[in-house]
Amino acid sequence: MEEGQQVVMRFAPNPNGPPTLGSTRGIVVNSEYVKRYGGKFIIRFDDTDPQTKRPMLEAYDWYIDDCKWLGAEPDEVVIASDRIPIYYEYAKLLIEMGHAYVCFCNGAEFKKLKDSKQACPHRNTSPGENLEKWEKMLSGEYEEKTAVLRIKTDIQHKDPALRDFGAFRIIRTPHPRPEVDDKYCVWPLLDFEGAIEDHELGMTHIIRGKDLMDSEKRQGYIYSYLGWTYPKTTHWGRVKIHEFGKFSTSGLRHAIEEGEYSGWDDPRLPTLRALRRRGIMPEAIRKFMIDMGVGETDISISLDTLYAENRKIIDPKANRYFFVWDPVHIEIKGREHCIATPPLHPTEDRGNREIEAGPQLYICREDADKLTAGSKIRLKELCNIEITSLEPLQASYLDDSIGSVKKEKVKIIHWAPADGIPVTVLSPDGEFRGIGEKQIATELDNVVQFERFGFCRVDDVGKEIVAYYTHK
RNA sequence: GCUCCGAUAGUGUAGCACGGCCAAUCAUGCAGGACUCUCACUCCUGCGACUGGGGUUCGAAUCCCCAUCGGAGCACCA
Repeated sequence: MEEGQQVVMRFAPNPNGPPTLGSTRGIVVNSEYVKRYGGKFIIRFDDTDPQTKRPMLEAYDWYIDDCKWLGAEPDEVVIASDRIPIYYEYAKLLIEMGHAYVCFCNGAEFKKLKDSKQACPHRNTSPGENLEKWEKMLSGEYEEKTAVLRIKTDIQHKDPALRDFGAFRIIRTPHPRPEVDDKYCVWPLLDFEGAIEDHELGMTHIIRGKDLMDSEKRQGYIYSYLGWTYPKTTHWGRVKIHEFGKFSTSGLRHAIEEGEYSGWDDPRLPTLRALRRRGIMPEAIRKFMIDMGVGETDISISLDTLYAENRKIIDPKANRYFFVWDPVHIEIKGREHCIATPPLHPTEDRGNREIEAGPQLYICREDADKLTAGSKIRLKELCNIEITSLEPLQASYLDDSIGSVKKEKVKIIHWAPADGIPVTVLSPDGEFRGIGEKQIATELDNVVQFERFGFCRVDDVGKEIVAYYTHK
């Protein structure tokens, strides 16, 4: 990238669902360049398809919200469906110049001709006549699918993808935005809308997916007809995330409607809202995306890298608590009531928590399963015990000293008091239910670490704790 | 079918536009160890790659060609 030049870049989603990890690359990478070089970051909603990829009203705010959360607050917000008249003007201009024509072929017919490098019968219509037909299109005289405005390129071009492409089509479905609704029945297609907007908004650079490489070549025709210079472009390859595989916004939407997921922030989903709810920090996501670079290679990446990034950020901040999943009751004979005071954090000096402990406790089943009568074990920050019975699980109190434990390398496990608070952890791999220490209730919205379990974000602290699993 | 793009360790990435400083960087992962009243954190050590074949050159990860593999476009989707 050049020195000392101000940059104008954009992120242009169709708000037909919330931002996902896929969209995030566009947000982070583009905004990062603007941060580094100075300039303007624009979010432009390419919401010009009221039908097939129908925008979702709530999603506009979701995008802006998630951009802010990611530290990529846009300097300007543009909504394409507000700017249809601009596109009409340029369409008219191009028709007058003889670079666009109204085509009445049906899709299959046109494709056949195009594939054999044949011009369709409408290609040679005079600008004047095209103008009339264009007006008719706009005034609603034609039915859906009967007419389309095409941009002339080179019908003989060796790359079929670049031969005369569609610029506007007729859609009678009203737009979901109430301010637009049924105002228009002629809608621009991406290559046209994007071409005009990128120029109108003064874009200097565009970084987007490789799938839009041909877009640049198609739009190049419009740019040269209008005497414009195309922004500098860079492309990135296809990204596949191991944990999520292939997904599409419409597919997710369907699954949510079917009740397969609890909503757009279901912890199993690759949406930003879900990751946020799980306690993934925006800085971690930014770093993850930036380290990925902008190579054209198709990549298949694991979330482990994101988790490692996130762990570095949250580990010093997350207070530690005991959460016993799949709990098993254990009785400690000879143990008085007392208050255990484990530190909130092992290395950061942040004080201690208090847990009232009596003879009745819970431990994890997976720990209990490893016990045999006579085994010695240390209850972390509490005391040492010796198992006396497995069914029911009982133990006798030995002592409190930690010294012997270290010397003898006795296994240390965590525990929860009998009167602890119920905890449910929602994770991508399912739910974990158990008992935790009551003080977890003071951590609403915070990411904590359940010792020997993993990091979680405390989502609700009513009668029971609901936490979303972050990662190990 | 036509067209376009890409290919460095398990994964991601640096290096490639201006060939030698690359027996190839960094991160993550994995293995071993230290530390630790967590299976977290931290620290140490180790593992591991230029897709293949030709060519150009004194010299190629870097340039050229072919092959293979991967991806994308050819929508009245974005």
